[in-house]
Amino acid sequence: MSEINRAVKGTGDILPADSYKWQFVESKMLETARLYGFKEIRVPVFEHTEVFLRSVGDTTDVVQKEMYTFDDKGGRSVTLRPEFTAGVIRCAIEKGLVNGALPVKTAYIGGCYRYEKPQAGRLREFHQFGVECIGASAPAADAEVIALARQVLSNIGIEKISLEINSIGCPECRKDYVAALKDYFKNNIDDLCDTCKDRLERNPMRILDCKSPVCSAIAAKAPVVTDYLCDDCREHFEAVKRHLTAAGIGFTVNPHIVRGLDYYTRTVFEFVSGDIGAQSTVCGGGRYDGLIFQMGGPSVPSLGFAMGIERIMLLLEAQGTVLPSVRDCDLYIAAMGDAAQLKATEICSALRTDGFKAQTDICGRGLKAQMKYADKINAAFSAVIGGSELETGKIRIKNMKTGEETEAGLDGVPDTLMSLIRSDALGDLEDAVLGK
RNA sequence: GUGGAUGUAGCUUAGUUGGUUAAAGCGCCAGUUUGUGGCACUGGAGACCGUGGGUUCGAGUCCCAUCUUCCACCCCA
Repeated sequence: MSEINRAVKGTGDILPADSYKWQFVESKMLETARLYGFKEIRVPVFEHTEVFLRSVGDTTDVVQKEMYTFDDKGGRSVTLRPEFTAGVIRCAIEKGLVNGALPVKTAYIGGCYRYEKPQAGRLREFHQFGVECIGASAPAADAEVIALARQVLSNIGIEKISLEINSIGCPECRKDYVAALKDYFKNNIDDLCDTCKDRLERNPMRILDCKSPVCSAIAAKAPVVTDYLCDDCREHFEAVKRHLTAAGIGFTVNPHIVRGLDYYTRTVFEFVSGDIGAQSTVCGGGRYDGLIFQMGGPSVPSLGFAMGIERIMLLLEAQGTVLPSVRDCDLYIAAMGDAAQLKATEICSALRTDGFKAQTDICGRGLKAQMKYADKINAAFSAVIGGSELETGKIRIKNMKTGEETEAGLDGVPDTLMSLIRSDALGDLEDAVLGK
């Protein structure tokens, strides 16, 4: 296969046969978000590179080695978004949302770009759904955002998944904790794996997450974040847990949860599944109280989460979930001869105006081939137009499942089809048809 | 970036110790007395065997390089 006909490494296509799954999942996501008052926001695919440097953090892997950064023709350095939060916050500051009525509740869906080595659940172009809740400091906000994530997952049919939460404190108490952590690991430095030795200075909290048996044994005895929280952070975390319990949401506290982006404070959480390979985090998020100020806006506390849609798809696949399919064709009209073909075009046009899914032959095929095609696309009904139909002005509409035929006048096809669909209760009716 | 596996028609695969025109199933197209789909039968199209080198009289089969895909590390959703 020549390069021109090959998708770029780490990118994928969603084929016509599968797009209904994405449409189902994405509409459930936005629909559920609306139940909590979160409205969709759309921000650019690329931003000034500075936006990500300042928010995600210039020491993170995402910024240091994974961004698609380039100079545009005007000499500006721009970057394809590796995540959404930075762009949404930039927008909220620029458009003055942060100065209006708070909280501002936003939801988003779209592609993100990271130059990584692809593997299961990890692509260079991937899609995220997420929310940002801007201007809410109370523990109830943390619980509400987590509850929203939980409900999104269950509304698309995912129940077998676990929620893990943690608090990494505010910059004040985290300073003490990180110092204690470094001391502890320095005493064990000879036993740590090479990557963890490297992590010790750069990001010591990551060592808690290491999969090497030796490191995780050492990490098991390491100081625990929650023991170092200041009074405010501790009380906040306790209240979040109470609210989650009140909302009926099960969770486990995992003091080893660490988020990789610099802007997180206090509450962090992940929804993880063991069914989709090594990239087991389906949803990750937390609070970022300092971010807006850090990006040049007012001091407004906020929080949010993001879900990887490809990982959700993987999970649905692994669970064997069957998503509701939609009917692609209500009526297929097979035509024989030029005059009949014209009439078929006319009838299809009338049907489509009324909101029916109607198709006819556009390949110049014979009758038998047209019927085969009608079968292939799963048409609910079919009809044949030829010389005799044009003469009598009558046409027979055939139920493709039962083979049963119903006679209709050539001009009354939409009405007859409507009553056939109603009486046969075939389901999958579109709003346009039901509204008629 | 590091490691392991992989690559033959649209898809899933066969291809014997290197030896003629590279097979099959599914799918696609067309037919099986020219006005009806699903089943069956018949026929057809479709592969520069990932790419580029090398060894050889001869390479889908062996060697090297490179790319893709997959899996893990790392990192994250």
